[in-house]
Amino acid sequence: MENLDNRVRYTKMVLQQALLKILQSKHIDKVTIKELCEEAKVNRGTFYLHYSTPNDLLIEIEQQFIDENMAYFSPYFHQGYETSQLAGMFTCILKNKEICRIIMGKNGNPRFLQRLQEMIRKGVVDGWCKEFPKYSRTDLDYVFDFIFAGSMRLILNWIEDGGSLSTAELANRLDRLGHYCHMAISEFLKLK
Amino acid sequence: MENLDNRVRYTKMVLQQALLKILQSKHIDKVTIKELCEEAKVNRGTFYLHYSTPNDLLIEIEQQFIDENMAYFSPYFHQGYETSQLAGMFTCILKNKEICRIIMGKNGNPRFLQRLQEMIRKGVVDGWCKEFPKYSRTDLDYVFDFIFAGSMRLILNWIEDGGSLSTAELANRLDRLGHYCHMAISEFLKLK
DNA sequence: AAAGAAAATCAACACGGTGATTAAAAAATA
DNA sequence: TATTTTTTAATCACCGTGTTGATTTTCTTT
Repeated sequence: MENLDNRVRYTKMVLQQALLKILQSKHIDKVTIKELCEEAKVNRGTFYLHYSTPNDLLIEIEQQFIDENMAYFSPYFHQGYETSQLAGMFTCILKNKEICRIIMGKNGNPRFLQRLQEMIRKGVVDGWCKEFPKYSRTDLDYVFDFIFAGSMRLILNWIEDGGSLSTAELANRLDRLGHYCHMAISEFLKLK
Repeated sequence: MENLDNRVRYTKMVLQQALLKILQSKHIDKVTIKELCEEAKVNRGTFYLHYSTPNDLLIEIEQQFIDENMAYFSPYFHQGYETSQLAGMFTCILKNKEICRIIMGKNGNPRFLQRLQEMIRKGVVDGWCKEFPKYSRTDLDYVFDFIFAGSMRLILNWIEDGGSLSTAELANRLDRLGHYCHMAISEFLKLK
């Protein structure tokens, strides 16, 4: 993106902005190339020079979001309780609330959340493996899926609410839920 | 549906079957009316006599599923621990694995899961309200969202896996997860 | 069984988004 | 300034859409 012609950089920029604007009110699968180019004031032929579908453009936006926030997803970003990568991701989402509402919300593509989940999974489950050496990775993956889905649901509720709860209070709730779920999961695993 | 002309009943039936077949390999938003009618061997004009989009047809399928399984979602279907409606829904999904894979899975419309969630919520949260009278319904709704999303994630993983885990084992895990989450939630709420 | 009503079929139509192809204009680069 | 790259504007055939009116098939009523 850096070493591109200014014209190309401009085209990609306005197309990205146009898509984000349209996605505020319409699902990605309903966006036409025509309306996208009209919104961006770019010739329709130009779109095809860089992408083939609106989804391609969305994937580029998602990738840039990951690149720009990679630090939050790295295993040792934040020293906290066992799910520190989860905490890092939460922080990142809270700091990028607007764009996250669009690319993670109901008008975005679930592919992005799945990708985030897999990025976070490894570090978290590695930690649990050491903590609960008696249990298989498969079992711990189940637990991770459960906590990740539950947490993301709360975050998305909050994001789509418009954020009536304060950021601090949401973070606090997630932290406590994660902590107590971890306790519960310990019990869950002991039973086996 | 019962008191309809045989011709209408037949048309709706083959269209439903055709859609379910197509949804095994394609997202609902990508299904065209043309291919749907070709699959069902029904004239395209006939489709418009009953529906206006493939989504309308899917909504009808979802509604019939709800109607046929209403018993599982009623508050006192099954006497178990506090989340008996959740258990009822799990049972229902396990018994209708194939159609659930389609209408709840990645090719279906999330609207259906949201609807199920709201059907289940009231009974469950009512119970919790009695058990934890100190806490607001808003707080308990948060907890419900968390557990529902986590549980559904596990169920859908299992459904889309093809079911490597046995039904009994999945039910057992969900039951234990629900039980221990409930314990954890008690702790979570005490903290406040 | 006959008549009337309702439903499905069929062909035809205009419309709009798609994806690709041109040649000309505009902008970046050497 | 000359050359290369990108964008534009205009055009094309293609396909799914949604609707229409005439016709045939099926169901219901008498």
